[in-house]
Amino acid sequence: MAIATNRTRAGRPAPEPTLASSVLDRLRAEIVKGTLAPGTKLRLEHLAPSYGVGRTPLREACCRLAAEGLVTIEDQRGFRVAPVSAADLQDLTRTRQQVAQLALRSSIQRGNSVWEDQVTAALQRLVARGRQGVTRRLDDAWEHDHGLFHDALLSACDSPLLLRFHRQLFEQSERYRRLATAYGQPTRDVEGEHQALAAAALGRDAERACALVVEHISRTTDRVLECHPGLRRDELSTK
Amino acid sequence: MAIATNRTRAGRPAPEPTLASSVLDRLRAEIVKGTLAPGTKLRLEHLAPSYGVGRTPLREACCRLAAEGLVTIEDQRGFRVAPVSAADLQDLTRTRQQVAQLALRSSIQRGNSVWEDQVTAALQRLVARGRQGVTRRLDDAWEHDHGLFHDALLSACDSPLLLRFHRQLFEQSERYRRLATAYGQPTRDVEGEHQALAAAALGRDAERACALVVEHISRTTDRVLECHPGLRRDELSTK
DNA sequence: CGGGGATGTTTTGTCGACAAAATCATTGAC
DNA sequence: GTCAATGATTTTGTCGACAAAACATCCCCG
Repeated sequence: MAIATNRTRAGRPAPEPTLASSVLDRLRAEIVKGTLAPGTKLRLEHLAPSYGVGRTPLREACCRLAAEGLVTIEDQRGFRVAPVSAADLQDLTRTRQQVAQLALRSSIQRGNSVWEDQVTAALQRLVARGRQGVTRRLDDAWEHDHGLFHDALLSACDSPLLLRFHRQLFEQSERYRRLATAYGQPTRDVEGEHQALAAAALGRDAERACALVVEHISRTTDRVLECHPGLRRDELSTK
Repeated sequence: MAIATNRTRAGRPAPEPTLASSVLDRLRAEIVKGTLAPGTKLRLEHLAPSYGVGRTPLREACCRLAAEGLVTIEDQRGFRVAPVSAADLQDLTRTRQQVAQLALRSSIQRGNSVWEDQVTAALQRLVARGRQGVTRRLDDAWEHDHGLFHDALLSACDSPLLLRFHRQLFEQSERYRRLATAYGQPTRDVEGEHQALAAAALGRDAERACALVVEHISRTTDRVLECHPGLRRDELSTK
């Protein structure tokens, strides 16, 4: 039941990852995490040494990230971290709400007992992580478990395409989320929202579950806009 | 109102495309068109000469196509054209139906008179193209206009993300569509379907328009499965 | 006759180097 | 003082070459 990141043909000895693939993951993580700020120019010659690789694998990683939407390409002018803007955040929010609903409905309808266990387990981990202090330095781990929880919720959905889209949207959203948590108060009652969401899903109440995710996503976005009123003027996207 | 393929910053002199970008378009076209059959191994050393470029731009193009879903990567084992399968076609069909509905609703709601003109113009071109013989060799042009028509229908949707997803799904579907048209009878009454669809959209009857696209997409899929019963056994995906 | 391993060939991934393009700084003219 | 043109510098895109990995072949042994 490995994560479907690497499509390995069954029976193959699982080829070791190429340099480009590993740097791809690292790059994506740094962009999502915010270490590489939105709009930053990705000068390969400068990045290559810091990653300990040549420019070729980096270039490959950037290309893939461009198709994922986390990086923009401008011919003859290289790559840069995709900018953020209020319009983009709004689009992201609505699209994610819609895609998440579709996937969630499917997952709730098809989920079996294994799925239920995965959901409850993921929820357990998440609240456990929440308890042990919301120190800033733990955000990475929390965000990780947060992603796993949402993945678990949708894991019974049988549409790889929907799941792929959802993952992309989730990652792009995480970029904005980080902008809020970097500032903000400990948080609102995310715990409660997650628990209610899981309960509705496990209770096979698709309508309620959908309503809850939609609101969950909306609240997160509101929180982001609250912490960054400047986003309304696209000030972060310029430089 | 140019196609949003190249995100050019306003005021820039529009940089000339890089080799990788142009080969990307050619490659995508050939994959969609079927010239490069599903599952084909993409041996860069062999392809590079035929495209008149080195392996580097080709590799870049393959990476981007991989993130788009038209190509698969296996570390240390190179690229190959994404395989086709009944499961994939089914997923594609359902997901496209859902995404198309969302985008169409938005477009119908927001469309102004410019949008109406675009839709009717695209429809005109499409039927005109249909009249001048359905010779096999004209499929390229027809498919092109077909795509433009569907784009026009959705062009008033204000969600770039939804549109991007839709375009990806549409392109992937086109691959299957070609499998059918390569064989099949001239076709069913696609003309009529398109006209009814446009009429419903222009009449702002979102419900009816959605129902029509859903059926339109379903019919196309049925036709494909009809021409290729082998798809049910995934025989095309192997080699 | 079939399976396992050694060997040679093809293909892939990566690097360093080069040319063209963009960027930046300076200068000079209006 | 603003702007355009010029030149120096950085950065990008592309190529060819090299090492490692995968793949195919053949041979040997059971």
